[in-house]
Amino acid sequence: MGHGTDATVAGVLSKDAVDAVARTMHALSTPSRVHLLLRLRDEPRTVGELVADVGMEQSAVSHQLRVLRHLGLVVGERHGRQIRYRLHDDHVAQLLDEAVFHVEHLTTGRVDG
Amino acid sequence: MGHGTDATVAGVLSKDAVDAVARTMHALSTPSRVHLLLRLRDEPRTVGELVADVGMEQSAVSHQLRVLRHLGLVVGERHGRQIRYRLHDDHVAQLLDEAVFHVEHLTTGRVDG
DNA sequence: CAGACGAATGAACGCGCGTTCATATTTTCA
DNA sequence: TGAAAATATGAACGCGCGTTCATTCGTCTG
Repeated sequence: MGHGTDATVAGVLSKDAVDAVARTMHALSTPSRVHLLLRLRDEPRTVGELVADVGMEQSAVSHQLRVLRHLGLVVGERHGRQIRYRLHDDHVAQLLDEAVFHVEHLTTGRVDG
Repeated sequence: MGHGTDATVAGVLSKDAVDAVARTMHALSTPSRVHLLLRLRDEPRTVGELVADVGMEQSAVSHQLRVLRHLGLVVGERHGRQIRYRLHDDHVAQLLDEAVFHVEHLTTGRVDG
């Protein structure tokens, strides 16, 4: 069937699909990006507001926002000299919610005895 | 309320909680670990079987399994000279399912024009 | 006990990536 | 038009981390 496209084979994803999962989850793998995303889930914010909220430099915030933009997780809209960012859609909000939920309920840190 | 413990303040998680999310999502941020986890979601497998399944060296598999173990995502049980690994619990399976689901439904790769 | 097998561990290497510093781009206002 | 504000971009640095190579540990068998 499909040629080149990803597919599910016996419950195991294709290499492309696995890569896609890793690439997207990578966005949630650093505190700075998680922090930014959670702020944006609350409500759309300008870069300046984000800089004020999280303790990062303006440049760092812009760089990370670009990463999130390229992953299709956030979008920015220009208003005058400011740019207001928001989550791309509800899927991203759900993904965030579920990540937080699972982490809070995970039997975490259980290292072998 | 809580002192020192993480809490949800006006929809924004504490720094500890943000770090926890990032740390756990980090497990899903590389193809090798996603691949291993998806195999284990299918059914428990020994290290040797995992090595045969994914295209990694035995050492690399062990190293990544240790990472996943320390994060509480998988557990290993010794049977003779082999060790059979499985997902820690249903939460991990759900987390995996949702990650795959969202990535498949995400408006991906949409870079700015 | 010696040897083989399965898995874990440690050291070291290479690179990806998040940050910082400096500068450019865009927009507004006087 | 020139300056200032808001954001983006680029280069470079430092380090975390995934891999590999070599070795060790635990287990079974003869």
